[in-house]
Amino acid sequence: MRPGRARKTARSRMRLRDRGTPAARKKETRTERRDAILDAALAEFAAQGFAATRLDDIARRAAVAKGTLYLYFRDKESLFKELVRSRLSPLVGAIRTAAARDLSVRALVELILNVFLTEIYGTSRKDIIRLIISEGPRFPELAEFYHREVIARVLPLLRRRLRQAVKSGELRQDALVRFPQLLVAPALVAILWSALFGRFSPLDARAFLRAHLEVLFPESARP
Amino acid sequence: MRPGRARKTARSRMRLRDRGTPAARKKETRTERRDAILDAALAEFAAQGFAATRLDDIARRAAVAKGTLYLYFRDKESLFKELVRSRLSPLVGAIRTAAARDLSVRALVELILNVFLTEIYGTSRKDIIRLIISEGPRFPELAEFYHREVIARVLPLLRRRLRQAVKSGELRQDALVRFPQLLVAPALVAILWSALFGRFSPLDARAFLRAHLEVLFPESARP
Amino acid sequence: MRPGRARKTARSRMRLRDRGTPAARKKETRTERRDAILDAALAEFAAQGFAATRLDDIARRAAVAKGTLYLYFRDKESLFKELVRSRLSPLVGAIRTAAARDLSVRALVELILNVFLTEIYGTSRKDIIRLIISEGPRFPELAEFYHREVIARVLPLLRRRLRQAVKSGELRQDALVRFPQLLVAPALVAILWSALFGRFSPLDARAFLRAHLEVLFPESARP
Amino acid sequence: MRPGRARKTARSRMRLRDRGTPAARKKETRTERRDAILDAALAEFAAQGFAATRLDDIARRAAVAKGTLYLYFRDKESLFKELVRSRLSPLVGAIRTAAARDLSVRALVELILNVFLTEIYGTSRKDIIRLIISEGPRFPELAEFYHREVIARVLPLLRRRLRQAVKSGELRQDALVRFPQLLVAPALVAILWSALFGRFSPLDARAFLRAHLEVLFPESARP
DNA sequence: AATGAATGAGCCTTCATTCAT
DNA sequence: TATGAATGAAGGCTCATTCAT
Repeated sequence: MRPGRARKTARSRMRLRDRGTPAARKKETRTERRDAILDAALAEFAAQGFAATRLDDIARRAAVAKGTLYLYFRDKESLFKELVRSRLSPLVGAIRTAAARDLSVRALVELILNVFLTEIYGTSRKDIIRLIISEGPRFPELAEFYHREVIARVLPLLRRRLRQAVKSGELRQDALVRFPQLLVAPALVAILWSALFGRFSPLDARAFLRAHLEVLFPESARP
Repeated sequence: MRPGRARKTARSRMRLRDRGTPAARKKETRTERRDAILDAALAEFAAQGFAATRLDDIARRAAVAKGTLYLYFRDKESLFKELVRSRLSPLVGAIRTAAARDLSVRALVELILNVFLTEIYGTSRKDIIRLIISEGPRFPELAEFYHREVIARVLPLLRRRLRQAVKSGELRQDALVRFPQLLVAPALVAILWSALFGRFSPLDARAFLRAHLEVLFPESARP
Repeated sequence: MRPGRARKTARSRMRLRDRGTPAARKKETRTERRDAILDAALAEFAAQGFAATRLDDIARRAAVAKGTLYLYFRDKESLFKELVRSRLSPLVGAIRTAAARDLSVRALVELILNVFLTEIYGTSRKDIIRLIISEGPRFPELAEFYHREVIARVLPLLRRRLRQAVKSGELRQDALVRFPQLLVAPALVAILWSALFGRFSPLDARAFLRAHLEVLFPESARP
Repeated sequence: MRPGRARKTARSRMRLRDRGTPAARKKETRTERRDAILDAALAEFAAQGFAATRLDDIARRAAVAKGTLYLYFRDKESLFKELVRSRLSPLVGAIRTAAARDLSVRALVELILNVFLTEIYGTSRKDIIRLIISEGPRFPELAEFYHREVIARVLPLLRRRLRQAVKSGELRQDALVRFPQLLVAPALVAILWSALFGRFSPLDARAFLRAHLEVLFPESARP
């Protein structure tokens, strides 16, 4: 505590007192509010895109004043980037955990696609993915961040497992080893399809990904 | 015959003659200029997105005055939509022509992916695709247009051919019949990958799509 | 009671108290500022007309930023209309009050013309009248508003009183009953004359209206 | 004929020949076209006001190209001023002719009001008057021009005749001598009323001016 | 910390004016 | 003379950011 500031005026003394006691709670509240803002931001950015979203709307949706946003984020761009970062990080964990389990390749891919359905496609996180795709070219750091934090952590893991499977004869070809992206391409397409055409031409994502599995592992189709 | 009129007629004949060539030239120039604007618009929209693109930039890139844009397009939104429309339409033809040929399913898919590589991925049309993905949610008509003009014309064609192949035993499963989107998902991913990560993690799209083919048709891999 | 809530309540009570006075002041300031803008707008619109007035000029004259105008008025047109409306409404009251008094017709007309001189001709309200005349054709609602709020409230009042005067023999003819506009026509002309020719050919409005009275009531001229 | 120019090119030779022969006709045509432009301009200016009128609209209405306007008028402002000037000048003649006749004051005023009804109120010239009223403050030369060419030529004439009438006992008071504007005030009001309220509250201008006459000359009412 | 009124830079759009044909 | 495409300055309006309370 810096005595100079603490003693300066009655107002600041009171401020300090207010803040002093329930430090933990306060901090929690602060985190909660920050989170409310991020949630509101995600909803708005997902609906309007970065440029077309007004901070006014985010503030209104988060039920805070416009100025308050600046107490939590430096500016619009920071808000956007921190939104993507904060919502993306938990993802990797889930997938890596899934991948770490000792399963057949087919079961592993099936598990991953299920995690995708539950944790991404079925939640607002799919909007994060969409935002990265849409705004990535204008926020190269974001694209890099996504690549570093998600892609670069998941693809090698997959690749390693697939290479192993090729060696052991579990897989007959190395196409997937060279391009494990092929495994998740349909997942991305599911997100994009539902955002673009979902209104008038819905896609059953679960069935879509199951069909993808059948193509990947034809011998075991319809067990 | 009154000389006044006679002269008038002569004049207008002359005018017509005079104008004849310039008119053609003018008209050509007009189309050319319109096209130059559309090209400039594509470059800017692709780089900045719809909202962040300034008409000033488009005008400068097209080497016309800002006001000139409004001689060719009603407003920014019209410019954007007409851009997407005009650059998209020729595509369908190419793909449908490819699809009409009498080929094995594998050869057909290979042809389509090659057309994609040459006509989309290798050209600025890939930016159109990206724009539709990015801005589609804010321009539902565009998404619908894309679906109606491209998706709805290509997928059924594929589906029909695939169903036939299933019946004839050429294909063993009907997953692709139910979701022909699986055939093109990697093509989309190639576009997105190169836009997002191309700078620091290039993707060999041709090899990528060849690997996709191998996965789709494992028996005929590496002939 | 949870201290957190207690404090919260204390805080909000404090907030309310804190704000109490400033709120009132703020609100006053808000009205004042709105009025300053309207005053500035009247000056500019009167000098340049609606279309030629720039919001920049109004803002500068009101000593606010351009954007501030939009905190108080939706757009230029709204500003203009609310200006006319707000400055017009108090007028009717004055005239109707005058008209309600129990006076001879001559005294009544004299009173009205005096009210006109003091409350309109001598103030910036004459510019409102001019604006209605100038811009009315392009803002039909304004013309209707003026007719409904002013004309339709004053003329019938006059007409009734005049009809009474005809019946009682106080007036010898019913021309004014049919067209009470004749009573105020010179008042309008005084406004227009001074705006158009005042610089080089001033009109003594008081004497002008006195002369008008003499024409209306010849028998009592020069008592 | 300046040989240098004449011999320069085939085109200019032809141009000269074209122009050469029917000089008179050409000139007439030129005047006609100029007039068509002025008519179109009056219609548009009357409907939209000076600032809100686009030269495009005038050109379209006059069935000429936009650039052509600049062959006849230096710029928008010149066009407007010349419009007012050209359409105003013939007026004075009519009124002065009327005023020159040897009539009783009442008959003279009646004649003038009739001329007004026929030559102004019943024609597009009333729009000229309205334009002067509306735009005069922004075009001081126009106001001056109007004052000099119309007001200053008509009022003194009236004043002289009225003074004479006062002397001869034909008129009992000198109010009108001091303010002959009172004679024409209702005429102005008729124009403004019809422009502002005519749609929903029509004014019978003829009856209105007749009533005005009755007020001015009560003894001779309803002959 | 929180508020929201105020700011002013920035961008879309219009339109008077020019000029090549 | 006549055209109308092209120009670019100007102005209405928005919205990220600031700041007094």
